[in-house]
Amino acid sequence: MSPSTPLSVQKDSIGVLIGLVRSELVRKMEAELQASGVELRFTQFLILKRLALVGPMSASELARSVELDGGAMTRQLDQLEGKGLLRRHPHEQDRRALRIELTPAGDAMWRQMTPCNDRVLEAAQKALDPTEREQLRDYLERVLHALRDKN
Amino acid sequence: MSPSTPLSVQKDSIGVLIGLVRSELVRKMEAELQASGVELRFTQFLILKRLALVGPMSASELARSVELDGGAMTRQLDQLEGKGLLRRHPHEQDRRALRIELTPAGDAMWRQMTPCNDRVLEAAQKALDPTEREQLRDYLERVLHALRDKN
DNA sequence: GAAATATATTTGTCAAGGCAAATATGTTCT
DNA sequence: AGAACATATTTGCCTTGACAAATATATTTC
Repeated sequence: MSPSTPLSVQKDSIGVLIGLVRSELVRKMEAELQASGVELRFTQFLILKRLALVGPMSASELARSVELDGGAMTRQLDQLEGKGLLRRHPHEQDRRALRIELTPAGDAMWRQMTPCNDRVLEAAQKALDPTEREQLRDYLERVLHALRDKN
Repeated sequence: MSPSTPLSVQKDSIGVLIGLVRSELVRKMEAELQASGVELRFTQFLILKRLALVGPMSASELARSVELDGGAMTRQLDQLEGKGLLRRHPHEQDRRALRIELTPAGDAMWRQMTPCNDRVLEAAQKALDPTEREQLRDYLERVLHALRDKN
């Protein structure tokens, strides 16, 4: 009965597309982590990754760098500290702040996770050649800057 | 003391980049909606958009098309039906299912929102020329397919 | 230097979404 | 047809994250 030309042929906007890509990335990353025996959610993975790559920083710097609310960060830190993956030290210059630091166990965990991360990123980009990967990154950066430019 | 070449010069992975772009898009879209006097969250906007563009469909089709859990969809439909923007009709062929349909008010709401949507997408892409926009979409679609391809 | 203001962390509260169980129908297999 | 299985919707439960208030400390202003 229905004609073979549904209205739904209309393409997704890049807004929708980006949402879909992101949720697939998160899903795949969490699956990889679980398959590697790592009991971490995506957000926790991001936090450890940040600490591993950038080094110790305060909780609010960390929160900003992974776009997480400060309150939510406190609770994530509770969990990760509970697992022994990081520690809260007093900040040297600022007595309000903390210095969040990976423990050796946290560092080991990061080394265990990094292949997962690489596999997912590689899988995502497997249909793109190096030039195209470069361009995709460039376009995304330009979109991000355009969105952050007020007005 | 610290050298002016911090480790953090390292670029974000495209994974991180996509997450950032998405959250900016959502933020901006919700701001636009609110500025236009539309009391809807991003998810609700997506649901109405889908119904407006594709036409009536069952709750589970709708859930799949916006990547939302079935249970969450039920509750969103409760809210949107409560606001008079859509209605649940019995499905013609399948007595388990519903046929979700925009009301005239829902359709009017969509027409009120569509300029917001256009403004945000335009703002996001304002630094890209038409060819680049085309390419960005193409790359994202290829990434999405690559991620969905099992293995 | 005291007051006003800004920032860091924590905690409470709430809304949203994922998952699992319950129920009602469909579909497939034999 | 009957059994086994798959799908649609709803509901309960739990986790996560946003927002706001509270507290402590820094920074700026006068």
